[in-house]
Amino acid sequence: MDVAPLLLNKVLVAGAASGRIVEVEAYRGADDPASHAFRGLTPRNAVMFGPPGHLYVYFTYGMHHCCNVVCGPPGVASAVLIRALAPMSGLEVMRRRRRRRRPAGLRDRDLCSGPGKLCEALGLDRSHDGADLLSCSFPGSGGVGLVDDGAPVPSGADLGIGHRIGLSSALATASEPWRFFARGDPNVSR
DNA sequence: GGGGGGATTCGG
DNA sequence: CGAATCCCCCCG
Repeated sequence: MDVAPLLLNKVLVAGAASGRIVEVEAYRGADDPASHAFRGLTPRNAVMFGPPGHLYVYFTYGMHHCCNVVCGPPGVASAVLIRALAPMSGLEVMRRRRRRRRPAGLRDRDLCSGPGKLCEALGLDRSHDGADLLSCSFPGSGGVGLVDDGAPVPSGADLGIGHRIGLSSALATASEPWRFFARGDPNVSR
């Protein structure tokens, strides 16, 4: 989707931890069979149908959380999955959280280089589903927010574009070029 | 009420 | 490459 790459280089903040967004994927609604919203509104995906600028967090594989930024107007499901961050602050708390599941050999690039990893590093779970990312009460007490610190959106050779990861290839939209990343950043997944 | 599958991760 | 591990949702 058009706004998805605009999230690149914005800063996602959760309490003392923050990171620069270096990889995203766009998901749509009724026209995207890979989207959780494809079959309409359910209790789980309700936030996707709400106003933009809110966080949609889901639980998957019995153990991982993934987070999205809702990007469509109310009533139109649209979300951008945050797939990777370049850690900026709170590295110690990130390491502490990530070591619970990955006790040994944890490098900085292992903290936030995947959608499940970054939620674990930031401490995000279903309790953050629906959080308003743009309410300017700047996080100091466990709040979550999205910040534009002026870093330019990657363009030209710095903007990577590809198909979305982890989808069944049978899905009609699986090969759409809806994954965007900061080319060359070591935190980009896979 | 049952069952299949999942926007993942890690270790072997 | 397979297990872990549980929630969600469609279908009967």
